[in-house]
Amino acid sequence: MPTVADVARLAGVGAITVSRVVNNTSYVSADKQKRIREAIRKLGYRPNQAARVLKGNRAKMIGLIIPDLADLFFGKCAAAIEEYASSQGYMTLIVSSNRSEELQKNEIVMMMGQNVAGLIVVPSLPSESLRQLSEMEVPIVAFDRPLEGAIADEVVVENLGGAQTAVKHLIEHGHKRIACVGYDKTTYAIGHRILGYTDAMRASRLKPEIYDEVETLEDTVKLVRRWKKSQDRPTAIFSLNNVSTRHLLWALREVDLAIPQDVALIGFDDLELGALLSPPLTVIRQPAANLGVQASKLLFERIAAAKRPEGGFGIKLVLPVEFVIRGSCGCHAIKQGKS
Amino acid sequence: MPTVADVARLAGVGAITVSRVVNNTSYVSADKQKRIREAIRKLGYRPNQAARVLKGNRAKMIGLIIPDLADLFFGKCAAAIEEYASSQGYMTLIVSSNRSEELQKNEIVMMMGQNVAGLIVVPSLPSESLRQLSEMEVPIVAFDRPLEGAIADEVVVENLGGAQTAVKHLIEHGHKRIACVGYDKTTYAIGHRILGYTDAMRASRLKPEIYDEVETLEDTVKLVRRWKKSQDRPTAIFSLNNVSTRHLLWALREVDLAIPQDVALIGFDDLELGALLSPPLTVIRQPAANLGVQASKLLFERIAAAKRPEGGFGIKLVLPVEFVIRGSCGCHAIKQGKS
DNA sequence: CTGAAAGCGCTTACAG
DNA sequence: CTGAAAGCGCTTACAG
Repeated sequence: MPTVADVARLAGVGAITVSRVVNNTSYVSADKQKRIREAIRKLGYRPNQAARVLKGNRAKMIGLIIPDLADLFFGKCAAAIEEYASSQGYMTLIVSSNRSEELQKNEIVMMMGQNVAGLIVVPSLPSESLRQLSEMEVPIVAFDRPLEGAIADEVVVENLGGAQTAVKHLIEHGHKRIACVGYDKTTYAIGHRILGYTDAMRASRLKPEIYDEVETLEDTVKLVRRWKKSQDRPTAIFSLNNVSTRHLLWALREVDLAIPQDVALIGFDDLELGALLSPPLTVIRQPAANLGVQASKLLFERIAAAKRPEGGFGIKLVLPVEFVIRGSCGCHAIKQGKS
Repeated sequence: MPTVADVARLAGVGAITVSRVVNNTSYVSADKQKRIREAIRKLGYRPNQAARVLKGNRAKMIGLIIPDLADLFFGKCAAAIEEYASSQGYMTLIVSSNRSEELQKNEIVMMMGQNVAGLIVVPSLPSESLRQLSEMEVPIVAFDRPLEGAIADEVVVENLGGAQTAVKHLIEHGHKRIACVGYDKTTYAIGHRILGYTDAMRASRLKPEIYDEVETLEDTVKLVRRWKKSQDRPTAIFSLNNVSTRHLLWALREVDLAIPQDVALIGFDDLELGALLSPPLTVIRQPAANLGVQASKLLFERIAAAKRPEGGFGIKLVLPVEFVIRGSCGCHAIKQGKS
């Protein structure tokens, strides 16, 4: 592999001048510039990244700390982020955060050791690990959830408003008893969805019925079975996320409760085949790819500006969700468009 | 950040001895070892990765070149790979390969520039770019498809046998006219699935009907509509992948052909909600996570051995697929298990 | 079993 | 506008 010295020799200049041309750090006479570029091309010179980083520069990499790539929502986000980073000449270093706190801390340290230029993170970490992040001197963008205790930009989704919209829609269908089902209530997103639900119910003077610790399929079946046996049960469900929605679909079929005749259903977050179910699923859709793009944009603006948010505060971006009415809410799916 | 020199000073030894303890390169007396470890702990010393790489060592990173993280199949593979790498103390550098050839070449060069310790790649690249990969002196594992022209280990799925199983099953249901629908026939996996289909048809003296350029939803609707109008049409479909299956489900509903009464359907690769459709979808399921695990294992064995496959050949691993019989093939779904 | 010194390839004050 | 020299933090023959 050729080095700056090789290029300098061939071009008949000093190594420093080569560095200046490569990094565009200061003016170099047109003549030398041309000779250097030619030498670079001829030799196939590529700057050694390790050497640059050793000198204190940041690597041309961003770090992405995300719960689970096998979750389609996060997969879409990650794909968008990777693509954006790539367009800026950066690679993406990925770390899953769905592991033990001990492992997570270790991995964050490793990432710091790679001298990434910036970090996009879905904060699912306990506060201890977070502190480490805030100590890094690189820009951080939190996404899907805010990163408490750190100076970071943030892009989230309209969780509260989305939930309100869904629940109001069920109320307009005439439902009085609407259950809210899910888990992970301490999570920012879920917390806000519950808030939206509660708010919409209260506004119509209906009593909230929250089941916020229904995590496994078994839990879900148990809950639904209890409903089936009793005459006195909710006639509609607002599901707090993807996984809960899937479990509910299973459970409702298992105990033979028809959607939307016996119970109407609206889920937060779309499912891949949601439109092909019978009835097709009504959902609040999150703009996964756009979430990734916006987070990337914020991050690269900070990287370009080479500084943390001013005044100690970051930008907060709240992206709108989309209400996709199909059949499971009780509306007749007159014509099914492409999902 | 403390350096080896700091640790050496505190422990009262030479820097080289610190290095030996950190990297476990050769024996160090128990006494010094203890003092060094203590100093490391006290100082919170972390080896500077950039410096190690600059000295010619490989980074504690593997590269993953994969078509699309937003595709659930690849997302699951990536998640498994990232987890395995992490368990070995390695981070994962991800590059999407669903871009122009020019960009891809650029990204491969960048990855090489990071001195990754190994590479897991889904070869969707034109041969030109492949050559670059084979020139790298790190172990490579090709997955999902072989990497022609490079010395690499390889883990793929039983495409041919899986397709045969599916098609034979349709034949046992009494179907004489079974269409094979999809696109990307030049791809290894799809090519082999078509081979399996053709083989099974021939073995039963049935005439293959292959539609291997049906890529978009529009194409699919057009094809299915033609069938609907004609009396003379296939009574069963073998779908070559995920996307085609989704398009077929849409199209069949659109033109009002009932599954499995009008046409039976079996798809290669499962869909997330496949079991919840009406009728539930019969599929050949690929072991996505295991594919990732096996590929990782092979890679880390090579990394540990620090050499390319011997004799110029790599290991080839063919993983079995699973035939998941649900309803769309025409079988009665007596009891639906958890998908 | 242990250590001093050189060097990986780059960038950066400093001097001209 | 340009360059020589030092140094980032590590590892590695080499010598003892």
